[in-house]
Amino acid sequence: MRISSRCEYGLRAMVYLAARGDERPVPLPEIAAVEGIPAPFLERILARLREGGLVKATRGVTGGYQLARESAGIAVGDIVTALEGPLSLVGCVPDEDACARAESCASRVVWRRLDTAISGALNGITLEDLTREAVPR
Amino acid sequence: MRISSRCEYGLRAMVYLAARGDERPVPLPEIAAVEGIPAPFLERILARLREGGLVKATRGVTGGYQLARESAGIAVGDIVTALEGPLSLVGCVPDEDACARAESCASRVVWRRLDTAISGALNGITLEDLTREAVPR
DNA sequence: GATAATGCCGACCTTTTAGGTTGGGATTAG
DNA sequence: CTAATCCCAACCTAAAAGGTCGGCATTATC
Repeated sequence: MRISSRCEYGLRAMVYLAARGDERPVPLPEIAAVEGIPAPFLERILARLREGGLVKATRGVTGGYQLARESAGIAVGDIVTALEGPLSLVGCVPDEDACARAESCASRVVWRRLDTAISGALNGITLEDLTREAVPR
Repeated sequence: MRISSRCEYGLRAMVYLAARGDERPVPLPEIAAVEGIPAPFLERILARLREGGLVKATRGVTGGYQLARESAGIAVGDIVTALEGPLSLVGCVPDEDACARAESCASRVVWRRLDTAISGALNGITLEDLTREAVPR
């Protein structure tokens, strides 16, 4: 149970965009260079984030990426979900019928609780929160 | 970010052992049959749990597995840890120096918070809790 | 002491996922 | 027209997930 690099990179990129402000689009190569992320890989990550409606891109020579809405309206959970799909840990948590031997399944209690804990942690932080905390030390 | 079958099976097996009581060792084939887990796979899972000190095995014809200690003393977190290794989500959370660009890293705040949430959820439930909740419906 | 049920262990296998790379095309400001 | 950008499909490699197989060690029972 580990966070994928995709997620790590994706969050870093989003934080960078949030911190960078919304004046003009930020070109991908800049993000890649500053954050130390392989550019072609980042491209695919940003594609997912765009499909998820979290960033918007403008093409052309002064193009780049911007947050699709204000940073206070983007939770970390949104980012993870956009990158990894629905963040449920085990099939039977969302889908009641996934496991025939539900047998008042004790294990399920665990996964559901874990699910709640994770959602709570990720949906409770927005990009705005993160940029506020990021005071240089 | 998904729970591995190993973990799912492992927890189910442990719950089964806890529910089954400690009178005599429970043979692996029984667990496998009742829980619907491929026996050779379960064998390797139980090996890890034994190495982790969570179950003890007795060999020979009336042999089998038992919990190594009372069910109230085994948290779900112990099981997951025994099966998957330390449950930290991203390298830099336990290891401060893993990421040079710590730059008062905003992302890290997220992962650490997530880490805490997960640990809390998993270490806060013991096998005893689970067997108590498992009333047939 | 043979037998059969069990646990133990190392090697192997197949499929999926992670983590990328490559090459080319479409847009657009200067 | 050019150069910087985003867009996209295809491909690649290594590792992990999820098992399987075969054989050996132990031990209660007949």
